[in-house]
Amino acid sequence: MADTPDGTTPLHEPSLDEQIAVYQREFQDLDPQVEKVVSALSRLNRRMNVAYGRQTAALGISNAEWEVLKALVLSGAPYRMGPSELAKQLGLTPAAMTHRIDRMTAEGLVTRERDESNRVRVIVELTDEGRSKWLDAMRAATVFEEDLLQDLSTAERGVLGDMLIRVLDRVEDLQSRA
Amino acid sequence: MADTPDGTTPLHEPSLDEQIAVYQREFQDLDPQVEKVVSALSRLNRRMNVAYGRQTAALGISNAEWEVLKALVLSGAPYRMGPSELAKQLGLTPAAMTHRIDRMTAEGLVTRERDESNRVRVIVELTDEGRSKWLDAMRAATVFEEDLLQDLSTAERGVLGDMLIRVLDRVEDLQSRA
DNA sequence: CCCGAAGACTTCATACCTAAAGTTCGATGT
DNA sequence: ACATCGAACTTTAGGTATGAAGTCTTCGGG
Repeated sequence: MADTPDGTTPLHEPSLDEQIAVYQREFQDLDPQVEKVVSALSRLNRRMNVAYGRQTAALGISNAEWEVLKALVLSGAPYRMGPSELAKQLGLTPAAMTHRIDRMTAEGLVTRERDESNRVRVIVELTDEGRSKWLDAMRAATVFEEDLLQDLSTAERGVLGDMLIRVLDRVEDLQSRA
Repeated sequence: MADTPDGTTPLHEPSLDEQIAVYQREFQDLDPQVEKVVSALSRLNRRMNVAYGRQTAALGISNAEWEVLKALVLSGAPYRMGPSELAKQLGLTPAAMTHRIDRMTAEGLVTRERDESNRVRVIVELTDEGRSKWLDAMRAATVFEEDLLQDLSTAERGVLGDMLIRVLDRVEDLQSRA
């Protein structure tokens, strides 16, 4: 039998407040307010990935493949990119991209061909079926995402988005220095 | 040579606003406000994982091992748990836990022994070295986390934390129904 | 008392990723 | 022209995850 990561089992964790209380006991210099934000972010992301995983699985693709479809659509028509650029955007090695493209080509989601004007380059292009899968996934995702934020007012959603972007800018800044 | 995921390469992505503009063009029914929140969350988490990965690598452990250390510390003294419970908290299969514990035992971070009062059970216990690694990782993490939120005032941090917890509660609720 | 079922882990086969070495094509300098 | 360097991808080796089957222990009903 399958065990946990099919998303069936409820991910039993201590409550967030409880977790922070224990950390404070075990580690003196802890700002509980910071920890609350960071832990909530981390848990939230895990839950969201589980949710997306269920949705993409229902469409017969994996989250990994969905990431590729998203990147290709984001590049705009005619939905073509090189493996290296895809790898860079997804944070993978080129080797991993090679294998992912193998699989997605076999499934008919993308095509791979050599660039005739520069035969070192390879061009990955979204197929109609790939684009259609992207649309299906997008429809499911937006329904879930709207549901996710249901308890926040429009004003609150705006505030949340703005704060998250400030934090995101901060971490991008930190990492470009390093 | 190593390529991307050592965290060296800058993860070239389109700007968030640009990304949302393209999605709106390609997919009519998109609430840009919701998408902004969700996309920021997703990017933020990837960046944070890269940052944690660098810190744990500098300590000679992996993020995966750090997760185990955290769960054990959270269980409180004497820092013992069974493999299944660890697997449930971390969202892994028991099979994966078995192998992780193998490695961590070999590295001296935990010990594994059979429970003598119920010989089906196994007890994983944090070693002094494991606890010390946890402390080191915690010190590095809190510095980074404080830095991450530096552009937010104390009041803003509180608001952000509260909103994230409301969203987290929502997604936990959604998943417990499913 | 013993048998069968359930529970807790482990083992096995397979999938996908990273790191590093290999291949092929294009650009550069003389 | 030609050799060399560098870029873009692929291949190979090895690690860690999943899913399913296997092992060992405990528990409850004939």
